Amino acid sequence: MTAPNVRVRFAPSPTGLLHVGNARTALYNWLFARRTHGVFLLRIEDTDLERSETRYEDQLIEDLRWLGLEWDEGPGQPAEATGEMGAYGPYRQSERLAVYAEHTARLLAEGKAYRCFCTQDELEAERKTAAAVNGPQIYSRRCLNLSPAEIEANIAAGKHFAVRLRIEDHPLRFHDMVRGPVEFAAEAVSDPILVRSASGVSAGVPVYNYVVTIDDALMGISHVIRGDDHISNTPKQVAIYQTFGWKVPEFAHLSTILGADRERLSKRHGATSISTFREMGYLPEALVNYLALLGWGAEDGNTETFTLNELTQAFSLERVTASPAIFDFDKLNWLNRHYLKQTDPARMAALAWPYFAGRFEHLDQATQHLLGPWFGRLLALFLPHVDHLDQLPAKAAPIFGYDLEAACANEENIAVLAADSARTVLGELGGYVRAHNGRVTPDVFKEWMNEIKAATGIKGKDLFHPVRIALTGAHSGPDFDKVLPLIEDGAELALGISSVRDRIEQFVGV
RNA sequence: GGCGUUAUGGUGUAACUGGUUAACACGUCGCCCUCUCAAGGCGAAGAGUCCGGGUUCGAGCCCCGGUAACGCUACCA
Repeated sequence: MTAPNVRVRFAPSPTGLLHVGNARTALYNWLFARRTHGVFLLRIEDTDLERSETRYEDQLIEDLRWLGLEWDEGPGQPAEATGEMGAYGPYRQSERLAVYAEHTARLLAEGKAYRCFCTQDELEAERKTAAAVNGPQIYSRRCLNLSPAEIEANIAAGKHFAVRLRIEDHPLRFHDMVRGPVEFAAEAVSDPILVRSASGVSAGVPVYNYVVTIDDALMGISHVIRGDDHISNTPKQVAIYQTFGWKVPEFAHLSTILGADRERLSKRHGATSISTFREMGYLPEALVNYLALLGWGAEDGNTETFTLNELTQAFSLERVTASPAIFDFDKLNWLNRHYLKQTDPARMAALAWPYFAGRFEHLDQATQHLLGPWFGRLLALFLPHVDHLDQLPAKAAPIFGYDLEAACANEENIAVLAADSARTVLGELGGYVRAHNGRVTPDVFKEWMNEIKAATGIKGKDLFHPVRIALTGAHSGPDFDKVLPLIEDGAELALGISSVRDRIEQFVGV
């Protein structure tokens, strides 16, 4: 597939953390660019000086890179770096104010835009009047035909003015790759404000709808792929393209991502920002895969797992759904487990280590290197039991030791231990342990269990559960064959892990 | 209120230009494996496609009319 002139952009405002909705927009832009051998650029929309923060920009950049979505043009990394990539910069809107001013002057000179001296109160009154008769809220154009003399007089009187675009009276149409042709009546648009009036904090700063359009046009954006909350803004932007005589690009408006209650996904639904998912121990490939599937399906209708590379082959904007999607943590977890299983041990160890560091009394004394293979085995054993990495320490905790009192106080454990058979089994096992020298290997252990079974006739759960509690403090967990050597080897690592022998003796002693 | 967008099992998606019993995945449930919990294997239930009309031999796909949800309706982005 070749479309030589494809240029797309991801244009977030650095006013908060990158959340899954925006990340998905970034992903689709990136995929479309890669698929068509086009250019993907990053532009920072920081015209809201009050809310924009550099730390958010840095975080944004870090998150994008973590996801693997590199951009071809845009700000350098991190934000402080002066070097930008690309010939269409600057890529931060706060650095493009002169460009906007120049365009505004042109519009004013050509009579395509006009100064509006109406105050906020006057406009508010107009809106109320319109609302009273259930009419559309359209600006009255009171300032459209002011004479040059009146304008001068107003300015001389120190009156502040905003700049409005004069909307021509014809329908505003655009094409949306996911929704098809869209049309708005001109009267639905009203004459939009382009530049804020000189009162207030954001004095004379051009508004969003105006600057995106200028930037998209000047940066040669061929396809505007963004959230569908912009769909009603699009006619205004189309009008701006037209008054400048610029080619209107293709649009693709992506549906909203909702929470389980069909409300817009927000913090109260759980994790929503990319950095939070990262901290929780989700793999970027899982997140990317999941996000891709949220609003898009492969052509074969079957494949669910895609690497970023496979996605660039399979992705197409035409197959993106227009309907809103509900974020399903279960499916994300399934994908994360899928990728966790595929991750090679070295990467796994590196990723998992931070979750253990400092979590256990003696673990930080040991280096990861010292633990090496042992740590790897620990991970291999518990990985199938977690959805994301931060659950690992809790799952693996029994290997490091357990709280004897808490274990004995646990209701399910009490039920198990109350049986006569449990006392018998543990008594027998205590005997074997005391008579044994050296480490307890799985073979030795298995022999003991067989002998106890033969001698007492106790088997199955009655046999194993009490032993499991004595060893790990819980009646369930991975196979003894795996757990025993981990404990025994761990006991030799000076981590403060007590051996199988110690555990049983201590437990039986109670 | 105005304008716009959307509508297939609990969830995400499929279903070629209208054509057999609406498919796949997650989740759920059951079975197998097993001392247990996961993992893995096998299987099942779950929608008749928002509602009501219409066109057609035939409609999830086309047309008309509703309803609901969401978005915009800002000198926020």
